[in-house]
Amino acid sequence: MAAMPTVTDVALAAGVSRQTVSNVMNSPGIVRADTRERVEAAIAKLGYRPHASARRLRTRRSSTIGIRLDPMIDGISGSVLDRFLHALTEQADRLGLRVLLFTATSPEDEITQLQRLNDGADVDGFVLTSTFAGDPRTEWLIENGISFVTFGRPWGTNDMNDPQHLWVDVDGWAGLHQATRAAQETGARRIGYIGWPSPSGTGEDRRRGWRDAMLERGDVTENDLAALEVVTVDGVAEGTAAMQELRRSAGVLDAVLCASDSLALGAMIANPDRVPVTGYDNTPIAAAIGLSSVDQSVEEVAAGVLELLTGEFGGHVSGAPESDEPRHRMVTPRLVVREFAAIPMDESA
Amino acid sequence: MAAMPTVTDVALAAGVSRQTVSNVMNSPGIVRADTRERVEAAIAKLGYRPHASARRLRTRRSSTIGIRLDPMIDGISGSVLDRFLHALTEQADRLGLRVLLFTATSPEDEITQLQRLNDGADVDGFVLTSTFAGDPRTEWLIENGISFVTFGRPWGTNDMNDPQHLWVDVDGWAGLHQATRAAQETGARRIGYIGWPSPSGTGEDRRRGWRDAMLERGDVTENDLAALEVVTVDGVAEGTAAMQELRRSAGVLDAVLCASDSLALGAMIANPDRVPVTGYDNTPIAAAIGLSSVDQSVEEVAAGVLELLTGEFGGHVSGAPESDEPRHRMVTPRLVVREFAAIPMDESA
DNA sequence: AAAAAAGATTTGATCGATCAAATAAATTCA
DNA sequence: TGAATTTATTTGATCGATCAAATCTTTTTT
Repeated sequence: MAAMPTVTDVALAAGVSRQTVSNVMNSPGIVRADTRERVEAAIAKLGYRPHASARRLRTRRSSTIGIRLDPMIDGISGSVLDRFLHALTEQADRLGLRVLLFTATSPEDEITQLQRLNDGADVDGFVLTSTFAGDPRTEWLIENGISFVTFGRPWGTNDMNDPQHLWVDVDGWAGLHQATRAAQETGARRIGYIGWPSPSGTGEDRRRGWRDAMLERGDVTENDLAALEVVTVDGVAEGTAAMQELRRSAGVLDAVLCASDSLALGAMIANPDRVPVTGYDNTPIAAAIGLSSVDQSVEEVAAGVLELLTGEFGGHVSGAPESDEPRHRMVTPRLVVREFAAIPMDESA
Repeated sequence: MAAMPTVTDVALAAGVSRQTVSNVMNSPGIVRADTRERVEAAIAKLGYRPHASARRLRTRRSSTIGIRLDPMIDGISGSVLDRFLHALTEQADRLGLRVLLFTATSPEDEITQLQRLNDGADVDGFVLTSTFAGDPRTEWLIENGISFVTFGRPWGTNDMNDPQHLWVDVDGWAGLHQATRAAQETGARRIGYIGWPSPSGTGEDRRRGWRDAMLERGDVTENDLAALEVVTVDGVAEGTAAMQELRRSAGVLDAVLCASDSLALGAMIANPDRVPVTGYDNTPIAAAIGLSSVDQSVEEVAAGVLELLTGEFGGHVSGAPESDEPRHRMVTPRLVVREFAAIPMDESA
């Protein structure tokens, strides 16, 4: 409550000028050692903290990144974004960055919010989640020259290497490839897959991981694969229905892989033969139910996002864009294998 | 990208002074109508947005509230806090407030963060979640005269009415009382309860809701109640174990109420007789599984929190604390009844 | 040892907005 | 109508920090 001391107070106490105090905080290297110590002592004694807004006004940098808090459709898979948000906040903090939230009701509304935060100099850049093909947000941000990184690769017409679009993503192909391999190693041959309908880039990516691993091993033909696959939108009830359909179409099943934990949980419900089910996202539900699942390392994703983002606005704005360093990061997920199902369920439907 | 216009630019364009532009934005009432329109036109034409940091520096107000992002222990019940965070961000936005996140590893660490954000004038106040008895954070905040509101009542020695501690909470007693009543109305008489161990204020509150409703109706005696109750820490596996114990100790059961959806999910797993189970928090899991659950209206909580918080720092700081208006809000939860269990499970353990 | 170069510190201006007090304009009153 | 009010608008100072350039020190070079 006592009025916070300012640089001037510190300067007075240390017998130096304002600027020297500022230098001690921002470029300690150029201050002589003994002077620096004296200033640091004064800072500690007075309990000085730089006034964030004053600094931002002068430096024209907010040291804040904006991120939209998604409405959390599902609540199961949604938890990945929560974990990501947590990891991001934590790591941003270590870099002296703050995380500012906002919400929006539609992509158009979101653009309005992006503009508001950017124009008000509230943020230096944005982190976008849940990207989709033809995403108007990224387009707008690029047009306006605003820094951003997406969690999720650009799914449009091969703009994966657009140098203006920085992104971090998890290699869903590798995740399902690995999960399929792991199942094969336990002796499974007929491995089913419950995935998402085609327009979803993420879904297609995961699906190919399964397909490729299946074909590589050569136990099944292209034709067999069709019967081993069911496509449905995400959800627990949908997973149950898909599992029932899969059991009809596939006959014998040695294992089932799902594009999400929601689907996997649903599949478990219609699983009287106790076929091993593997989910995706390693949500708390998977842990609680004892489901194997593919874990997206949100920490790695967060680290990548921050690296790219700070490189963008922290880096020297002018000059060559150091074109040799990669403009994206692909994180390899990790299969978490769990003892199968402490939860036998049998079905009536 | 083009340099943002400032008040001066707008003033020039509208043929007025800086201050008039400022007045149009902050106290439009004192500006003559025709002048105001002229200024507004200029603002629109230039696309002017006030520079947030400059304003904050001058007004000594950040219009930002800080909230700690919890590590999400469980992921199931954790989603309540996520929903709350979402509601808070959305409603704060409407009031022109921003939500800034931070993380902390312990209450002590959290105090450090609180201080950092407060001293740097990053925030005007805080929202605390997950309060507990003897919480050092609230104590520290009060000592330092920093505005805050907690989601969760103070659980310590009856400081519920401490005028310095503003809080909003959900009436767990009412929630379980209502859930018990609802079960009784379907004809259930022997209604079990799986709750949390005693030091938890929240747990005790919910438990009493069940007990009181049971005793009020008079179907059971105090003694019967002991056999109808199991206490355990939160978790899915714990819920399963508790349900097994409950079935042993209680014999016939007409319904089971749980202190959380995690416990309820666990209980469902050891529920061959398909006894109706009711959870608490109305998480997506409850919806997915078809579990009745007590819903904490996070929107109402968020509204209450913001009302109290803005009343605190938006209100005229000096003067009498308008002692007649209540310093807290108690939100009544709502029972969401679901068709019981599309999910029959049987158990082997 | 004097001149040149490098290093450390200080001074004045500035970022963009609002506050407080001063001035100008419109209104009311005698 | 002219003075007294009330209402609108403007001017100068300020919030707390950093930038850019100027001054003062120290070190290096010849």
